[in-house]
Amino acid sequence: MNVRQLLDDRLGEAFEQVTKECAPALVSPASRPEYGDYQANGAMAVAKRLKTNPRKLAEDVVGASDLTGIVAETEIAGPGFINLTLSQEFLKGTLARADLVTKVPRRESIVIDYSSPNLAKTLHVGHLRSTIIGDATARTLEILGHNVWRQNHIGDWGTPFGMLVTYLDEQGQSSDDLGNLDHFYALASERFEKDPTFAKAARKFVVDLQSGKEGAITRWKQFIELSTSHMQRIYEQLNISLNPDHTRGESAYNNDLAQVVTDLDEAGLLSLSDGAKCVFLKEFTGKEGKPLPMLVQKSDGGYLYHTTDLAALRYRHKVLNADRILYFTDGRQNLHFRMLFAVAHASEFVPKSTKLEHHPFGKLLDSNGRPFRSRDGSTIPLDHLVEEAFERARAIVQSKNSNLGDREFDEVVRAIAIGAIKYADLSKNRLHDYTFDWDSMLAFEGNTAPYLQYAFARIQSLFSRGNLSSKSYRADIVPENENERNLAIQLCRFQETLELVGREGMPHHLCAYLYELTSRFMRFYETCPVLDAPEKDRKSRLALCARTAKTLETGLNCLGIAVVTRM
RNA sequence: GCGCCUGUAGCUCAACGGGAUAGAGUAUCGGCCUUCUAAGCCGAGGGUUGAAGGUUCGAGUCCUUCCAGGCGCGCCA
Repeated sequence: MNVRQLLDDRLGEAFEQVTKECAPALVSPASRPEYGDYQANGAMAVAKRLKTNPRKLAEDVVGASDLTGIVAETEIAGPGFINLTLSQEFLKGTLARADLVTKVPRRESIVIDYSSPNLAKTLHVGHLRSTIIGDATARTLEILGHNVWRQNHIGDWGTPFGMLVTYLDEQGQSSDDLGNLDHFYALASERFEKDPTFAKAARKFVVDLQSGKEGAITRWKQFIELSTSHMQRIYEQLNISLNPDHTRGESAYNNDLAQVVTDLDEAGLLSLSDGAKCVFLKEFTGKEGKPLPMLVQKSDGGYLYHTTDLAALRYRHKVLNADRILYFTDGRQNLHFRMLFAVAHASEFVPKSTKLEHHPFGKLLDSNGRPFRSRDGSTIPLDHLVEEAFERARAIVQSKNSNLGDREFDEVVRAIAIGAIKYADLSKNRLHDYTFDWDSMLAFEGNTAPYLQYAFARIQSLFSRGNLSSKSYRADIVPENENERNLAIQLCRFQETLELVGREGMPHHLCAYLYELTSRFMRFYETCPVLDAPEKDRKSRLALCARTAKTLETGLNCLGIAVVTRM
């Protein structure tokens, strides 16, 4: 249940009744504990507009509101804040619900375009943020009940593939070099440059491919399959929920491109400029105020990524019935997406009611503020990154103790290694550049994935010590002291946090939530005995622990991070 | 030149349609393990939110100018 929304609705009605106009209640979690659990900030804004006393207005709103069974205490503070304290019965009732997450009332069809690597190159750190953040958003929207269409818009078409396939043919189908695609690519380009016969064959292959010659298509497909399996292996290592069903690459739109250009022409948007076909929109200007074109067809007849993106957009609208389409790419593509969305709407390829959202993110930097690369200046392949995380996590888990068996040891290492990489990224506001630092993400202190995983493991340990199961444990939660209550309140805020993440495509809100939840749990756990508590307290506290474990597990699952029962 | 993004504690980061005294972690210093995992908990110090104006009862958040860094601006994606 979304408590924040519930309060906002109830107070919103009262605001409307009192002011006779639509005035938002502006409910948010209280900024300080002494202000209660939630606060409503709407009174000041409306009072200003209506030129009345905000404190008086706040009082009237509280008087007119129906908060029975929800709020135990209201207080008007400062210039007109309404501070709300939830009632014990409401907490108890909310936490007694079996469902942790309620499905949103309006189920939307949501397309999420993320990861989208180019298959001519190996997956590297440049793909990390899009893949991780997009995946967390997809999982979150899905758990909220939306119909999520993951779209992996891979680069699987174009001249590099001519070179690669020709080289693959030459080397034999089973070439293991493809595991390191960049190396393979480098070898292929070298041949391309130095061997005219090879270059000729590669060029001919591209022509054959584009004209749809069967043999060429078959070999191209074989290459794509090899490269895709490599990509898929990395997704599995990283616990990314993308699978081949989600792949719809550039090549999938080849047959639509001519039609896109024709339709743009029919919509009266197409211009010919220096032999290229393009769309000029008056809101976009470039150097010296000259109109900025969006090129959709080159003078040699070839199409561009704008064209493909328009075709994809149309597919997502027409076939997938998208209500929202989200793109997770780095900020440099900002102009491209602004133009793309403007053209899509101007041409009516996509109706204005379909929300088109670019969710950009900053660069990946090293601790010196430079782009994150390996020592020799080359980009870091993701499988190397994962391997290093495993090695580092293995060393740490080994040093920590453990009577873990081999299998459990491996499981813990994996959860920690992958969790560390993902959480470090996900916990930051994606708009900013992000400093990648092994030591801080694997320090396991403070706001890191292992801290959350550790809390989960402690709870599991508690339940196994009591011969109980955290999954099935049921009892009323009746918070008696401050630490119990603080934990209970935080548990009640899970739904509103998920909805916030879904709305904004910003998983760091969920990380902040889970971290706060965990610190509150740790404080509670430090001060309140559970198994040895008197029967009445024991039940309620066990239920608090069980609910915390379930929330942690579900929350981390939304982030694509695993929990472990021991560590 | 035009446009977009970023600037918060030594470091890494929060602050959700403007809200109350700008919060965490880390590092530093000081406490807490015969008792449910110390990968933990408690406490201390640490800030002119890049700068200056403005709007407002109220500005890290909005507006203007400036400074610094990054990125983008026609046939790659």
